[in-house]
Amino acid sequence: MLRTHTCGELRIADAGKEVTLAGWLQRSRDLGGMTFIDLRDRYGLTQLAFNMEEDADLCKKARAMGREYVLQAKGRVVERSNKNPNLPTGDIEILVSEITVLNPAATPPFTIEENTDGGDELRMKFRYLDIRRNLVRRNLELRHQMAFETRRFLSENHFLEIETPVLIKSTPEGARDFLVPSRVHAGQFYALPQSPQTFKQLLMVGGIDRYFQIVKCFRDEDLRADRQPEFTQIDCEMSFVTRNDVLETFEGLAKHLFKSVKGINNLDFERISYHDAIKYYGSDKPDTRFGMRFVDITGLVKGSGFQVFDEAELVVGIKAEGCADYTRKQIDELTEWVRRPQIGAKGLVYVKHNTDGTFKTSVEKFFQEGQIQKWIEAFESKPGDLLLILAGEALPTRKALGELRLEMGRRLGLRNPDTFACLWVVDFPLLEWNPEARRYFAMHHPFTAPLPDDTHLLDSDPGKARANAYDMVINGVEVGGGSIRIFDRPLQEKMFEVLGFTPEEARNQFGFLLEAFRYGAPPHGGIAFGFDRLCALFGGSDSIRDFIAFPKNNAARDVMIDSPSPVDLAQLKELHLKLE
RNA sequence: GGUCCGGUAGUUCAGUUGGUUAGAAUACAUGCCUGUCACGCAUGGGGUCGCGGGUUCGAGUCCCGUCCGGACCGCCA
Repeated sequence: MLRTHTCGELRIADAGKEVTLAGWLQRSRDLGGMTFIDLRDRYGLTQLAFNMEEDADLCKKARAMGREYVLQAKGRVVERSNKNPNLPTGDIEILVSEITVLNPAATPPFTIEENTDGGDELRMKFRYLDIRRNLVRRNLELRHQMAFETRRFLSENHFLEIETPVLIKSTPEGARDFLVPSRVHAGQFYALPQSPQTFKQLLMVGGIDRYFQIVKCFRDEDLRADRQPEFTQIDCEMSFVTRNDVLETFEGLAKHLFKSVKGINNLDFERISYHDAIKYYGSDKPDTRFGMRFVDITGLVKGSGFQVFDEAELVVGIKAEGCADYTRKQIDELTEWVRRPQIGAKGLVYVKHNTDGTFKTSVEKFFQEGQIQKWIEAFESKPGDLLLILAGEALPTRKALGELRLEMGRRLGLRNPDTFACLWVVDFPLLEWNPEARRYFAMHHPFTAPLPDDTHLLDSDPGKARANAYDMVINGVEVGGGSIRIFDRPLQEKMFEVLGFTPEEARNQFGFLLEAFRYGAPPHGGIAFGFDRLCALFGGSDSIRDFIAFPKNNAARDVMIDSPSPVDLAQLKELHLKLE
């Protein structure tokens, strides 16, 4: 071994030991008569000391070394005369007797510090240097621990981790596929999996009972801070279970992770229907770290002559506690905020419930004080509160108010990354009508079973059917989703029919699954967690990029290895491809 | 496909109404300094102001186009 200890482990009790350390030169301080070097590895920093009086040649040698040189130092552990309480190893230093440059280093383009001077682009281009920083390394350590504890929990609960193929078959539903041309079969393509969905269902038919896999998935769609074209799922499936069994099992996984990784106990998982989530929060993934639930005042505002309210399908608002002192300028700014195209509200009505009990509202021309008093009661508003009200078509208005609610929560500091509010959203609609394609699309995927009570609706009114599906939502982040699956062939065929597949198309795309269902498929259901998002959530970050060792940028490029990139014509020819 | 923000020293940024030789911090180099730990002090080098075109006596600054980066909408079962 090139080292006897790491740079993070030596303490005062080790004083007197002869040790050999290896690592990177974090920083050196030349004081003339003395030189100090901070040596860094994964585990910490240890100070190396050199003294001109004791060994001038060695001291001069140490002085010549630059940042990020890879060094090996031999010497004796000694107690420091000036201790550094900010460093775990701050009580000791190494009185160096021999220093070796294992590899010199060019000056890095940004500093390898907690608060680096490097911008995102540079950090990505030199990601291997970025990974040397504590911040990124800690995130990768967290990710490892999350994966480890996930495997431990699921293994202890008799789940088997089984790998499924990466070169599979393109399917028309869902996200755009990444395609891989076949060399052997001209004009044919594999697709990379968007998820191992059908394979895990086939494992259930194979009697595997409980399966999981921490697995890369691929979707060729545009990126976001929390979306990468290749991402990792904790993919799970169970046989002989009802929805409640699945929810309890994976609530258990989430609780295990919170306990083992974050030391957090006693989290409750509320269950809320999709209908209520939209009704009270304007979102199918509500952030329930704070209240500010919607109050519907449609019934209180009609017939006053205020055209916006009179014509609106829905008039709904939120109460921002203690915000009655918002200035005209602040209200105007909020109004502009909700009118941005991304939010799309036409305007914003406010009621200031002043601390002296009086009201100030933007619609006072149209409403008597007694009427406003009724709104105040509906909102259970107290003096000092501010009511923010939107009106219009029901769903877009709720969604816009949902965005405003999140923004107000953020402004009021109610979205603390160290607190966690967990819930299940259940009873999603099974289908969504797409006006352009003039057909239904599966809201979740075409293998999701309808709720038993709603199965008959597939014949009479498919759009009304609710799915036996569920999402786990934590702090407004959809961390996982799944469903009880269809496991009998007639129902699956009916589902494909409702989705507009001809029997032939269904056979071509999913014949293998329909065939498998003939041979005794067990009732089953499962869930998949977005592992990158879960890690980011645990790490208190909105962006998943720093929880992935080598992420892609906004434009789906890897700027470090410069991919994607062109290939030789010979390669294309082998794959029977021609570029336009 | 669309909206918004940004691109100036190795790096992070400032640069006023279009006007003299484009600045700061940090990094880097050199020298001094025996207890530093963001060491300190002094000196120095370092610029295709993303790229192309236009307006102007004059453009880092204004206009058009384009490339690159970031956030978002659409999209993501």
